[in-house]
Amino acid sequence: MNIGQASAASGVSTKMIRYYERTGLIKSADRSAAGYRVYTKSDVHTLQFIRRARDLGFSVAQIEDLLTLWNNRERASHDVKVLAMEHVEQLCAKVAEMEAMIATLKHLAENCTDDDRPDCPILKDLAEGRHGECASPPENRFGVARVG
Amino acid sequence: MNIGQASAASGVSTKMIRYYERTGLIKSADRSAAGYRVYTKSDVHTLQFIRRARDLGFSVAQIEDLLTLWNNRERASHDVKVLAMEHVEQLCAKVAEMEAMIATLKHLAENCTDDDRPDCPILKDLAEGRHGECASPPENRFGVARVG
DNA sequence: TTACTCCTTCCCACCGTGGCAAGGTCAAGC
DNA sequence: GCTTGACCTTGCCACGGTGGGAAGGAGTAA
Repeated sequence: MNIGQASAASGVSTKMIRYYERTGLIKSADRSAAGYRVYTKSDVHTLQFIRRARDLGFSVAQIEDLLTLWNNRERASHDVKVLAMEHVEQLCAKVAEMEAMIATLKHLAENCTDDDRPDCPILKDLAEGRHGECASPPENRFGVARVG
Repeated sequence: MNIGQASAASGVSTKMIRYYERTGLIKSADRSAAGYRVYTKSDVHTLQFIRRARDLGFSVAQIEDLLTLWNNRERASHDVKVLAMEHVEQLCAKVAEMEAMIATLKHLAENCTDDDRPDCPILKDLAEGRHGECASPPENRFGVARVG
């Protein structure tokens, strides 16, 4: 199987397959006489694994660890879980950050007259830096995500 | 005021000040006889504006628009609000994506025996791609963010 | 003068992805 | 055989935003 077919079968672009090879995430593919990369079903399986892990937001570095565990029959499921939960923590931290931004912005926007006058609490906040005082109280924070 | 002082006063690193100048986000600073960049209080104010906008997650491109509106006395507060709410939409979309990832991962992790045995639903999912079937039902989705 | 801090420009790195260009290969059709 | 078109190869450039560091000039204080 050539790279194009492996790409179509795995959902990983040819660019990224070459990139993963170059950076050592996957082993170098065998080559045909003409120098074309040749892939097996097993290689495609690995690529699909990578693709799904990317879809779940794992970084390439984390995927390296996941692949190692995947290929290790002696692995402990505990180790996988730790890795996954660390990733969940990172995601949660980012979500919390973004929710704080959303809350602040929505609060500012609510106080905006939203018309053709120039006065605007959003710009005022950016210019004067009051948003420590202005941010929504914590009990409103989790209402925000429902909107997006 | 030299770049170091402007940086300290605004919270924007000297690296980034030069970068913003180079890319045209801020106007080129005047120079001293020796070629040092010279900043006024007004410049620092602009840098603070940029800094706060970055803290709220606006991209540099969006900040360009915000600065234009800020400098335009004819602006309509409506236009600012539109910009801000577009940004909120983007943030919400990303939050939703990440929450979906979190929900899937937590669901998989819950079913993990979390011990020294190799069998692991997380790796199994990545290898076999069941997570369409496995993801938490939507009504559980928003429980996730509370944990992080 | 020396020593130290600050400034200048320039290049490199990250991460993951895409685009483009120049050239080789392969299979199908004429 | 030859042409065409799809596919492959490598290599370079770009994005966004940030930091690191080198090499050299400028300012300041002892």
